Amino acid sequence: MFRGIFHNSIDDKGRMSIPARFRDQIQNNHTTPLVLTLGFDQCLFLYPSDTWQKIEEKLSSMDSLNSEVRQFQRTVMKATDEVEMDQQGRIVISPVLRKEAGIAKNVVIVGLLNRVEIWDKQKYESYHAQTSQTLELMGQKLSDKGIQDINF
Amino acid sequence: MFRGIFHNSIDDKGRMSIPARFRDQIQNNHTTPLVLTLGFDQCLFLYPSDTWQKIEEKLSSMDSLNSEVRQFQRTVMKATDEVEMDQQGRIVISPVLRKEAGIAKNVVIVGLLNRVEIWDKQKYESYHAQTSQTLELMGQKLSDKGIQDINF
DNA sequence: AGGAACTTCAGCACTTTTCCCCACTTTCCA
DNA sequence: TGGAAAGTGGGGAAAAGTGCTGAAGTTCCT
Repeated sequence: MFRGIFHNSIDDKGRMSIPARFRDQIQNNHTTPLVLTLGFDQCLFLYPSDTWQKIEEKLSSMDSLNSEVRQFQRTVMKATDEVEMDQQGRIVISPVLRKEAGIAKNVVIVGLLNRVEIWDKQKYESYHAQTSQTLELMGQKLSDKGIQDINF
Repeated sequence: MFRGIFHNSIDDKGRMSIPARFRDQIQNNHTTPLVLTLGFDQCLFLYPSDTWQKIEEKLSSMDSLNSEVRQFQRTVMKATDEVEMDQQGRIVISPVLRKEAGIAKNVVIVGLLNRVEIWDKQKYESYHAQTSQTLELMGQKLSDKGIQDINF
């Protein structure tokens, strides 16, 4: 599982350093190449390829006679890219993905369970500003909806 | 289980000594690295990674197509960090976490069952000042609400 | 078709931050 | 009261991150 938050930047050539901790983790516990895809809420999801493969399998198993499923599949795969780390541990983020995610120069990189999320710094801040509720309150809402609670 | 209360301080580099008793306990009964996260009531929760892993598994199993679930996951992981003890038994608390928990220099470290809590000294004192009821009264309240009692 | 210029990519090197080790002070216990 | 262990502070080395330079491939123009 990926944990922690990092503030990095993207150079003129669209390259971004993967935080060293994630780098090691990927090399020790996962397979390369990495898969970069446009995720929810206008940020990028970065997966090791073995993790991504499971998601693709699920995508494949969805009912493709359903037009909403087809649309979902196409929209996901449209914005999915394979990336390799260079010797300095950097990846290139394509102009398309950068644009889709509104990424300028400064990014926030967050370890989020089985994936790494890459956010434009400003977008990240406004996301969390909008959703600034206490953890207690969020937990309560989920609990009210019948979503299983978590005991800390 | 962690027990006891300690008063330590944080140096200019954001380092804090783990009380020796907890240190030994972690090394004997648990796995490193440690996981530090913003908990309830503005204090930090410190878990051995094996304990934390169970929480992460629950988080992972939630439905990530639901935007409120994503928000909850992100809010938890946003303020979650992996930390290693140095040879002196200290951990580094990141500026982000220090800010979120309002930690200045003096901290109170409390063993709380399966976790260790780290409080800013002032916050700790005002928390207990506000909630200064007798134990008998608290127990009565819980009992009245139908929350299972504890037999001492 | 050859050459030049531009674009693209990768490696190198510098700077900043982080980590690690050593030494000092304080507290606790015998 | 002395010794040991715990906690604190600072300095140096290593690594992480980022900008820069150089090489290679491609395209366009003559």
